[in-house]
Amino acid sequence: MSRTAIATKKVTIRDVARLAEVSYGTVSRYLNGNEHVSTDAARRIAKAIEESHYTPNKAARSLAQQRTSTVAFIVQVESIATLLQASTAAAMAEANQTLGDAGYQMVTLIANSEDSTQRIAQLVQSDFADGYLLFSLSEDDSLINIFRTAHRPVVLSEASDRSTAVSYPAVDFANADGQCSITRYLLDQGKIRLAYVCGPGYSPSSSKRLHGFKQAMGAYFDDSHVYYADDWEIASGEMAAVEFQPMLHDLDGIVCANDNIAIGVINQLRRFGYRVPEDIAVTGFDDSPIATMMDPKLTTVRQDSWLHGRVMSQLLLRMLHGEVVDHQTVKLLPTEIVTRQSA
Amino acid sequence: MSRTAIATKKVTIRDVARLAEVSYGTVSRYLNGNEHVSTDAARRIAKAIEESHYTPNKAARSLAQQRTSTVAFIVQVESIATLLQASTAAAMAEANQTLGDAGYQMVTLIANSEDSTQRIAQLVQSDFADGYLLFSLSEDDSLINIFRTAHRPVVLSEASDRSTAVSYPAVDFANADGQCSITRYLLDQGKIRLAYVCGPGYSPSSSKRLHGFKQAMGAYFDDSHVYYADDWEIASGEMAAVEFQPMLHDLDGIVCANDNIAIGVINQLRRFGYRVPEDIAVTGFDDSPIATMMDPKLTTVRQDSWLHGRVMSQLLLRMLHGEVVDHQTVKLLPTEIVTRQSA
DNA sequence: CTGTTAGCGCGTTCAG
DNA sequence: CTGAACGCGCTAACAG
Repeated sequence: MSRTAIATKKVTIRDVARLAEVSYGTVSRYLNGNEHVSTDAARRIAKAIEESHYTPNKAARSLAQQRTSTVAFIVQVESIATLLQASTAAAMAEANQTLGDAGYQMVTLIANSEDSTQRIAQLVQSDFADGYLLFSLSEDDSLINIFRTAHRPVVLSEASDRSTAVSYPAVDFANADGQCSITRYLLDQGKIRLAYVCGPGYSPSSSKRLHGFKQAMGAYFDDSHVYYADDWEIASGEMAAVEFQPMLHDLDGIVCANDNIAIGVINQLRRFGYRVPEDIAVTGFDDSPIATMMDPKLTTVRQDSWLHGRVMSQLLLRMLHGEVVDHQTVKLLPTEIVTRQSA
Repeated sequence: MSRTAIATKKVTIRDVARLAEVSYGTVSRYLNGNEHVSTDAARRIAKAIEESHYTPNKAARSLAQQRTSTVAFIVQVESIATLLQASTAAAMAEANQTLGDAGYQMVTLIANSEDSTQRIAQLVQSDFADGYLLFSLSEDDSLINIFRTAHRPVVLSEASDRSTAVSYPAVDFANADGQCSITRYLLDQGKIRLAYVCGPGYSPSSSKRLHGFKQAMGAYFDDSHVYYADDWEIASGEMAAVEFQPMLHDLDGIVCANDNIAIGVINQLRRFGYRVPEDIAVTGFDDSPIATMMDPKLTTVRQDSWLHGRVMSQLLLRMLHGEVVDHQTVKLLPTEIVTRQSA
């Protein structure tokens, strides 16, 4: 006559029904918030659930209901370094929060190889999640195509400039605007002899930021003053500064594609004996944590990664609620110049 | 008479069977590597699968088979800042790789609130995954308890010093050893007047590292030379240095619980006019990316987070393969002193 | 308002 | 070696 039955085996909806002395159809209705359940039955069911420690089985439910109450956050990384970026983690955390508040469980998948892409494709095709956030920092298209057959909403983290066959709504930062603004900030100070360090070719943001720089420079733009880096790392910034060495003495500033690169540039500039910002001003992009850890602190373009994750989730939620959203939709998030010491 | 049927609706195992002209039981056997399928049937089935773009449905399969071929990587964070740590991301990436190679899809869940813990508990109780990696940097027990009823293997990222009711195999770093070694490194240089900045109380690593310091100091240990920080951040290091100010002039070194704190200490020390390491040596712990970005570069204790993720996964895989592992098992990963400039 | 029943897609006997 | 039938746990449509 033990009061609290020890959960020896899986307790199913049928056990609850038996305990509450109703049919299990009724229990199902109760569980799904159906109106047609007498308050009396409801009370007994609630009690039975409590006593039996019942938890509905996800797999069975999603099989019958064709929805899973989870959304997948798929991060596609060119190199694992991307995964380590604070911006990725921030967007991930905020998306998790936003979706969680709406009753969805977020699961994160990492696509960093042919194999993992394959596995993920399989999951997607069996409707593993109700919706997808594709957080990608690469131009690789292989992942985006796996959603064609799954008729589930998808939101991208980046506006692709190329017109691919398939496309989904996207939330991105105003990369070009940001780089354009900070360049103008330099120009307005009379620093007009500028060089640019561009990010890796595989990244759309790279070209957008370069575009912003070009726009601000107008006719003064000179491609020989652009260094094209292979990645987003500090070492690339150092290499850029080395490359620029011959022309350094008549340069007012160097605009960089991101903070890491800017740090590398500054490090190398100092080794060459230049002072920052007195001799040469340097700007970054991202406002990553290290921007304030450096000396001088970085003047940079701030983008709110938390906001990125939140807006992507909100858009996806609206789509999950049935709202139809044009696949060409692109939401551009504002950027902001943060003036510190390096420029 | 179209060759390649357009995947209009969900294609099930039945469709494949029809195409291959066998019963769907046979297809199921083929799919699960059962011997008893004639090579002729196998060939026809393979062809049918190819043509129909068939993908087995995860939910249905896991419902019938009671396994999901996925493992969950649950990261429990006291504050979101933890999630931003490079070490977490590294372990995550490597676990994803290791599990992926073994045919398991890793999904990451973030537990950062009462709600999210609740949702995750529900998933776990419906056998959402075949196994669990609990990556936790907090002492909160609420999560660890949700695995009691789920009879699935679990591996922890940290050895708890407290003897809780439930426990699982764990993989952790030799925190005490590491801190002990680097302290001895200072002592051996004749720097014997040392202070210590301890990490936050909620973290087990905190106390273990402090323990290592105590061990190295032996009788010379003096609790008044210990500052107890509230978190792992730079600001805490700065506060510690302020706290230590009165005794700074007769201190040879400050051993810190992690790199961030060490950086804060160094920053503040400089403001006070002390040179590092000439006047006071400072050591960190983690060998995080910023350790080499600072000037002076940090002398610190290196721990291989990739290895952490890999070993945790390997242990879990063995358990998934049926090997029984004592719940008290603790695998300690080696740490290593990295000598740079700050000490 | 409630019990009954037919699937959801697939694994697994169990005969044949 | 293969086909048929049942069950996994739950939802939803349909009678009552």
